[in-house]
Amino acid sequence: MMKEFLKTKGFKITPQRELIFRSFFEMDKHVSVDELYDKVREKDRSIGYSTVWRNLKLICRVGLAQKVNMGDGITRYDRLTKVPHGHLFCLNCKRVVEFNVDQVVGILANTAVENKFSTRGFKVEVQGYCQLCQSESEKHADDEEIH
Amino acid sequence: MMKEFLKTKGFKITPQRELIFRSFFEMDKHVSVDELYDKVREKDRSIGYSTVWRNLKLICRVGLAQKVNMGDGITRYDRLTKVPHGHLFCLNCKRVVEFNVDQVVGILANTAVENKFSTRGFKVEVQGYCQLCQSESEKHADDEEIH
DNA sequence: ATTGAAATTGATAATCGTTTTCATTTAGAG
DNA sequence: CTCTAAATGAAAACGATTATCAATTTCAAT
Ligand SMILES: [Mn+2]
Ligand SMILES: [Mn+2]
Ligand SMILES: [Zn+2]
Ligand SMILES: [Zn+2]
Repeated sequence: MMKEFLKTKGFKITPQRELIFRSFFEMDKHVSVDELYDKVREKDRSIGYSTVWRNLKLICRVGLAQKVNMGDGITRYDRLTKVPHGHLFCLNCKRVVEFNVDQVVGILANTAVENKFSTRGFKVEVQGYCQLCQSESEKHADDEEIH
Repeated sequence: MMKEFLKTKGFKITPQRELIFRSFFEMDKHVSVDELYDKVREKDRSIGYSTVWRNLKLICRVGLAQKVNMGDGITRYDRLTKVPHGHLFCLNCKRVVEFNVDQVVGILANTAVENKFSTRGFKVEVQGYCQLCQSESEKHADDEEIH
């Protein structure tokens, strides 16, 4: 499991690291450093922010998660899923719904090949307002990252 | 043209504003504040950074451009195109190739409807390495925002 | 043309998320 | 147990973005 996996990769096991890893995988997807930090601190008030940050980076480095950036200034970390997926991102409440992108990725892969691009990943996002936030949609006519 | 357009929207015309707007539309797509600032300063060394930044925001507010965020920490501004487009983003040289996303957007629009989402925009990106940078692709196995 | 309110500017400072630094502690191989 | 490299935590540095504010400028109304 986790410990062995890290050891084989040459990383040491520390109580902090264990707690951070465990907490990350217990949480919802799309976790920010701050969110994880808060969660971790519920269990151990002595863990530093840098340690959380560094271990989140490590989780990415060993291929268990990926950064995602929805366009609000906050970097979130998404557990790696076997099949790629897209995000419906609510511009108001920031909630995220994931959806299957098999068909879309097929098209994109072709496009990449046509452009002699060596593909490393896809980002497929729909930005808008979830059902609950629909009424608020007039605000923010501008400024959002819609593309 | 530009002046009339801004006036009807209730904004004032200033020499700085004119220069900034003009420069933006003369430049390549996907311009950062800094890049635009440099360009503007070639013509007028007295214009402040804040003015460039605010006017770039204004360009977005009046619907002539949109923020884009490729995953390196820099916000860029993309001229609004009549038809939406996707981006092939080279993780090495940061170059961007645009491509048509009609088909993809069709699919995504359906997905959004199925999820009762009120759509405001799409983001379709393929990250990888352009033909020129293909050899360097081993570096950066982690850390990038691939999703 | 003059006036005056409101918008704009430019310098600067504040903010915010991220990343680095560094002295100290700890893990784990030998 | 010992030693070295890795990891930690506090703090500072960093870089991009955004806010503040006094001075200037635009432009609609006289
Ligand atoms: Mn996700
Ligand atoms: Mn573009
Ligand atoms: Zn919502
Ligand atoms: Zn390239």
